[in-house]
Amino acid sequence: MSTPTRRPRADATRNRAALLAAADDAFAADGAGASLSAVAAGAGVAIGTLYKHFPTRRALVGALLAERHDALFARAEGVDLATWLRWVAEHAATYRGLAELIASDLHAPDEAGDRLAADCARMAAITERTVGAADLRADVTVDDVVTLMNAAAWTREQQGAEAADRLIATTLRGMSP
Amino acid sequence: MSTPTRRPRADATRNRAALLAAADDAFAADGAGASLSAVAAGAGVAIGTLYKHFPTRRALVGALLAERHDALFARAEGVDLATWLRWVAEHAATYRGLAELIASDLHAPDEAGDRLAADCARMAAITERTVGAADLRADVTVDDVVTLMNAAAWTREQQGAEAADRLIATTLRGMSP
DNA sequence: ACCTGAACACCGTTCAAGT
DNA sequence: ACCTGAACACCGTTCAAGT
Repeated sequence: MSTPTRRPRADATRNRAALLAAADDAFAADGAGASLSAVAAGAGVAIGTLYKHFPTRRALVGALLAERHDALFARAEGVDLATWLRWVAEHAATYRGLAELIASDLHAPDEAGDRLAADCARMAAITERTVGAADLRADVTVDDVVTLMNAAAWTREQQGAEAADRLIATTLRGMSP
Repeated sequence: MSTPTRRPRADATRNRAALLAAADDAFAADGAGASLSAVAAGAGVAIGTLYKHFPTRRALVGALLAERHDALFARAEGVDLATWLRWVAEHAATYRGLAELIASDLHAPDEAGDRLAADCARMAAITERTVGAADLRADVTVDDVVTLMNAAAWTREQQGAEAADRLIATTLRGMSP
């Protein structure tokens, strides 16, 4: 029943790579809401080609974050909660608007089953595991920690790393027994 | 040297009121980034009239919030820090995107000297006064509390009142001596 | 199998012309 | 003194036509 995976045409491979590179530049400069026309132009490709490769902005962002997420999750093994929260906040600063995107997916997981949704599910699982290994007050829920993680990521975006780190440290103190 | 204030023409007064009403509807429904064309249409007025009355989106938002801010600041007298933070978070939920607007102004005050900037300055002053009256650890700064206030406002927008209230309560516990 | 770019529907902002 | 709406420059998204 499954369609055999065929080798993509050489120009398709090249265009996809050029689109990702141009999108990374544009998102880094203007945030995750940057102009897609500009991305296509930057990649030297027609706008229709961008939509062929990435039907939605979300798909493009998800593809760009895939490697970063793999790297982030790979080094999360055995790390303590404070460090994990700082890393996620730092990660969310990759593109302006990313904190909101991740927060909304963590809060209401996307049913579409795309790459970004899968990554957010992995992020939620790691957070839950890390919370389990931490020593916290009995009335603190995993949701409370996810809320702090999202808030710290947004604070990192708006006000920088120091403000985010201080929020994490102070709130975790309030969560300790 | 000062220009005498003249009575505005009757149609101007009416149009201004219609624009504010239409903008409140649009911003409540679609957030503070809602279409200004739609606002003008909703007010039964040409787009140029909107720009005449409110040269920037910020001016329109500032005019809409003026009354709300007056009410909020009026009842802030003598209130404790936890309550003040909950009120600001609740207020920021008026329009989607408002938390970010206020946070950026508190962090980097607008020099333009418009109504919104003045209101944010008042908000900062009340926060400082309320922090002064609270019993907090010596290493907690006013900036830390402003960070929490902004984060709670954004959390209120994204995840609702319960998540925001729990973040405030937990973080304040971490700030207490 | 993939790419192009015109087409459509929108939006923000300005400004000459009206009354 | 104020209002109108055309004009301009942009953007997202689709889809027929090409190779």
